[in-house]
Amino acid sequence: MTHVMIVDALAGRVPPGSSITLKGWVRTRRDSKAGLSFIHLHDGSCFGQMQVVAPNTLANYDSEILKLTAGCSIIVHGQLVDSQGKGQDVEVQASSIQIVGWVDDPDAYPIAAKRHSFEYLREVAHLRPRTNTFGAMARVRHCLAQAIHRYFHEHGFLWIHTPIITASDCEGAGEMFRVSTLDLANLPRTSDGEIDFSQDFFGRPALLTVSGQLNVETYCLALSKVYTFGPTFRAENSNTPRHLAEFWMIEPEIAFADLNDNADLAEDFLKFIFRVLLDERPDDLAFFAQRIEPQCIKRLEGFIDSSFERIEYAEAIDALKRSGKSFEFPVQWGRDLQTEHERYLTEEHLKRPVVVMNYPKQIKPFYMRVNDDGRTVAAMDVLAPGIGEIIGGSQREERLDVLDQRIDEIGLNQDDYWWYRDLRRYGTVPHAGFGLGLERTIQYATGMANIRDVIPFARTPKNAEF
RNA sequence: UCCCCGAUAGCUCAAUUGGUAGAGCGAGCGGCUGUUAACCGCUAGGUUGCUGGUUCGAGUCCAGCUCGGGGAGCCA
Repeated sequence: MTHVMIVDALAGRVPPGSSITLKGWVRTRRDSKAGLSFIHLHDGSCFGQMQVVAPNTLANYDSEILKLTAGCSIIVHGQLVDSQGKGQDVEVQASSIQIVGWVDDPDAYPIAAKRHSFEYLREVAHLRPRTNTFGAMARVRHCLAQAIHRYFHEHGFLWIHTPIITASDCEGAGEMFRVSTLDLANLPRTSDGEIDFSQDFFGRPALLTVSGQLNVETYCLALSKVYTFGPTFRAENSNTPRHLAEFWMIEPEIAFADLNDNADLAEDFLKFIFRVLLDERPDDLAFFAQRIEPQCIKRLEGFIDSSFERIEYAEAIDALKRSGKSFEFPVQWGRDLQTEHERYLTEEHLKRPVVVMNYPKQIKPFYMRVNDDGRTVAAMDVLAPGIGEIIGGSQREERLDVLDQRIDEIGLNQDDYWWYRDLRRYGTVPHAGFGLGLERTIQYATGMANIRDVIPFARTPKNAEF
């Protein structure tokens, strides 16, 4: 008897009549007076479950089988047969069932065989992977992560492992977490009363990265096509369904490329990973369509079949002004788009993902390339219905004199960016890249409303229990 | 961080104008059934988030706190 995963048994990759071993966790048990019990078994290999038929002739039927409850772990030996009942094609006629782990106090088992609210499940994050939703989420997340690596690998990109810890506190993407080994209760001080970071582990202030972009640009300007994919940290006190303090970000960077090349890449890339998801996880997507967001599969198919809507920032402003809508925040060239504006553009005006390009330079970071008009920079945001900003990117400023001017304008110190500036001194080339939030991508694909439910262990303000 | 809303049984919720708490699901026991969110009956299970206040009396009213949700800002 060989151990098979339920996915293989259900998919017909195991010949009917085979003697097999299954290992997994009980979801439900139903007893029949015909002298048998039905056990639905999950092992995480797919959305589906295997029905195990346990006859009362099993030695431990009365003593153990009848006491199985949701969550118990068991090993089943038996024969894979065509099901006599409705609801499944095959089932396993058990010849023996070994209980590996009981559930203490079934009355208080946190994952009962019933619906639970997501709010509640966040409080039992160590057990929620046993639910349909979080099993599906984990498989979708894995599938997308694999598809991302596959896309880049197949297109000649190198995965660059940019650092988690950075000494640069000027990455310009929000508040950062400090990394230190100093004794908080007894901080060393310099003569003028400041904290003496020369005594800290790195001999200088260190922080968790908010973006690998500046680092990955160095490899882009040597290896042409690169990307990062790793954890990213923001210490913002953000309490929303689309922000995490720790999230995973994908940041490709391409050399000899402009903003249009960048948008082309974003579009091709997203279509690829969603195609893979539709191909490889139809079971889980069907669940999300049935129980979470009815439109999610159609939305992905539509995404793949249609081209991105690309509009200029100035066009977006015009469209908002002509919308006739009364917005809480004013619509005016030179001001950033508010959430209500983005929602109108992507959910009402165009009703699909939209790329907004070429923003006023005063609302964007120093590293974005100044356009010929002198007023805008080559920035782009990809907005998705229901999620908002899913991608933020730009063509980078490759001209040292312009870059320096921007650093000065914004009030930053050129010396702090000495190695970044060096890239513009030695063989500079036009280049561009973007950042994609993995969790927001999963939200878009599944319809999951809260970002805390598309990552195994959410890190948010006042929450790091697990 | 700001603005709203919420916290009652293991879970999801109910409880009139303040009068000492109920249901469904889950769990246990029994019945029935190749069952499948099974069904029927019985049983157990609660210092109503915490602290204080008003009152003869607080789940209910008031204040503070903690936690959670939605919206906003920051962004991916």
